[in-house]
Amino acid sequence: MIKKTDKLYRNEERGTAMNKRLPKYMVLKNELLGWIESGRLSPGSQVPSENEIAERFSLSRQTVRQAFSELERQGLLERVQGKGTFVRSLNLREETVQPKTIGIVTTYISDYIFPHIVRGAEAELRSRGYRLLLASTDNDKEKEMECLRLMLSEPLSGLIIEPTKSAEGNPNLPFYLSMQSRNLPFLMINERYRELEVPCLKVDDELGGLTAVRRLVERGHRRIAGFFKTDDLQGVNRLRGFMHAHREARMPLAPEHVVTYATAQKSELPVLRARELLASPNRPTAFVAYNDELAVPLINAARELGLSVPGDLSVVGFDDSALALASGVPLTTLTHPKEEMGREAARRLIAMIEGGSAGGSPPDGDVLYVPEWIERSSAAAPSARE
Amino acid sequence: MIKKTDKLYRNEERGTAMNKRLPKYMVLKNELLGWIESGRLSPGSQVPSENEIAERFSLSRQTVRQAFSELERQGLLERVQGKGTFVRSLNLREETVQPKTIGIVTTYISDYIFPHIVRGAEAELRSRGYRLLLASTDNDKEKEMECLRLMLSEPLSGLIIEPTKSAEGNPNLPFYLSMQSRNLPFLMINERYRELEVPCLKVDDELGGLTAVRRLVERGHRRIAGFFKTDDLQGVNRLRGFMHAHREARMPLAPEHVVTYATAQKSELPVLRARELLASPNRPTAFVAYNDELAVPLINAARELGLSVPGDLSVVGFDDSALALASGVPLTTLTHPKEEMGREAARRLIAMIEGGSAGGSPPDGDVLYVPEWIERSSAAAPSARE
DNA sequence: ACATCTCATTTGTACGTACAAGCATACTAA
DNA sequence: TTAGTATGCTTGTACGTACAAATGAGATGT
Repeated sequence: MIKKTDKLYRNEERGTAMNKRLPKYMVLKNELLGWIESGRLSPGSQVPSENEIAERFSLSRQTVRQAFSELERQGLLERVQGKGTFVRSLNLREETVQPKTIGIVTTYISDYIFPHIVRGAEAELRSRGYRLLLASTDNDKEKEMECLRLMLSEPLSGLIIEPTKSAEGNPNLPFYLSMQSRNLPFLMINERYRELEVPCLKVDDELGGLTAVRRLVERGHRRIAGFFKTDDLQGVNRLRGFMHAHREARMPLAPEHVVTYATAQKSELPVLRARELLASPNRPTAFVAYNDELAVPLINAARELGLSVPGDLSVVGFDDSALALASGVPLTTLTHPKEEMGREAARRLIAMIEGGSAGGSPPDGDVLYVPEWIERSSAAAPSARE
Repeated sequence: MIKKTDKLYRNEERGTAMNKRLPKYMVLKNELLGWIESGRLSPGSQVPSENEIAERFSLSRQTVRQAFSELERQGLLERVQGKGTFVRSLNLREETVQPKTIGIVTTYISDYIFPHIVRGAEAELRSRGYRLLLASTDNDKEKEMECLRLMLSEPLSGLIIEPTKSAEGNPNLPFYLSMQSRNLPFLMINERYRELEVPCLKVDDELGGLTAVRRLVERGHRRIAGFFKTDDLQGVNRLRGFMHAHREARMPLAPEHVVTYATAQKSELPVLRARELLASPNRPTAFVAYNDELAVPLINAARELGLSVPGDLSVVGFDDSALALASGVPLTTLTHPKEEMGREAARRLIAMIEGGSAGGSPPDGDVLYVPEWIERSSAAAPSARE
């Protein structure tokens, strides 16, 4: 495709005297510029390697490097170690700087599984040369708005968002719509606002609730109580699976065996209800807890009442968190991908950013993780006397 | 005027192996940046010639040229053939906007107490209108450099840093020095690199070690074993307090009762040693653990050997983490301010930024938190038969 | 089938040499 | 005196070598 004889030489022959004799690297620069402008090298395509150019033009590699690096500085080329040199696409050339910063908004930074999600995303982003902006909403929709406003106050490449109280409405919809119309890529983790069509990475919570009950039923449990937080969709879905499994097993489900609560009540109400249930004549033989964070106090409550876990009561948690192993009774629980989810969210967001298709080229780009049962010591068959 | 011995050299001598990550021309760039921003090279003045720099730093002229040309590209230098290289005047490179973004670099994002520190800082920063950039080093000095480089790739108002393996050397010193000379405010939390004079917020770890032993002695313990991580200064200081308390109480300290380990060994070695100690004829009646994270497996190890906690063995942790309550035996431990430390770090950094006195107007701006004893259930008097 | 390893290719770093070209100063010759 | 020259500095251009580090593809082992 590319001719062997080149203008480079004609130039030298011709202009020696009058033309001040352009330096070779300058001549090469002009030559390459011509290639790009003429379309001989299209945007995004790979430029012949330094060695190849050097040989073809009978230059040393250092001279070629000088030409390349000036073109890189001007934003026309992009060099990647180990891969090669590429013509930067036109639209990228117009922006002076690419922000290379992405934001994550989660409900809680410090607690439970969220640090692990952030960690996974951070590692992936750092390795790809992106910086991570972090903000937390404390599960408060007003703060969510604050966070979004602050994040968007400076240029940003993309956003990863964990919705706040996803089961309720979404007062910050205008923000998200404006992001969509601005072609700012973003995606959601754990859950999505129903009003928005954006890619989402989540655990199949309904399947999780289903699995928890199925496994307990297999072990012989017939009276199972469930404790679910219902102001986010994760809890709602786990509860849905919990009930589904009861229907499936044709087991009656007493209304008092379903305990729902809101985030604000999480430290009091479920434990209170648990005590009542455990003191009742026909007490449940197993608890399904919304997550490990709740499973631990439920276990402690049971033990305070003189019941042994799992001897007298089986308890199943969710999320396979650090608490599962730290707890007195190692928790039987269902997995949450945590770090992997963070990593994958980062990967997909970067693909959206760099692929240019901000809207979401994968139309159904959701990822649904299957929660896996982790057998530890907090669940067993109900004791004989039950 | 300019000294013959140079930081560049000190650095090379010290960190030959680990410092190889930072290319020489980058080191030189940072060095020159320092010269310029510190006023050692005033605007308009002539920079030593390429050959002179090359000789002084024992570099080849080509390498010096690489550094110079990058600085020229950034608009800091101006080169004139035949005359020399000059520092461009300040007004040509004034900063346009105040970034209002600060960075935090910690060892681990996801584990243990670090999320709480980040959380505290995030809350404070958000309320003051700052954005938070987060990066983690995984306790790896090379990643620390990566993080710093990435963070500094765009304008930043300030940095909060938790040192990586603070007990060992600091190969990234050039970065920190260049930050200081560029008047970029930063401070350290938990520990400080000995080589740097920067404000630092930390817990009085020595006092913590001292207190732990004192309280155990008050309860009648005479044989106390301590487990400390010694690749960061926190562990070293806690150990120091541990030994100090023994001297103070005129209690002999058997060498095998001091177990030290590195981060890489944390999941195996201490528990192994604990089992040995507990199986020995004259076993200790109390353990002081480097932190709660270690206290939990120590307790579990004891219980696996049929010992009750605190009946047969008292265990004291550090940091009052979430694990302290989740554990089977609620941990007696010493506090770590966590969120408060994060908040205060953010407050002080903002004061440094907005007060303009980047160097640190509070000459001795350190904050030393006193760890407080939290009485729970893992420590008691030794049993009578001991 | 899947992870792991090896290997060739690419750019990055670092050193070396040599000479050209621009600039300032000192010196020389008309 | 004055113009021109010589000299010695500077940066610029150009070539060369060598090895390091990242990447991706093909081979290999389990």
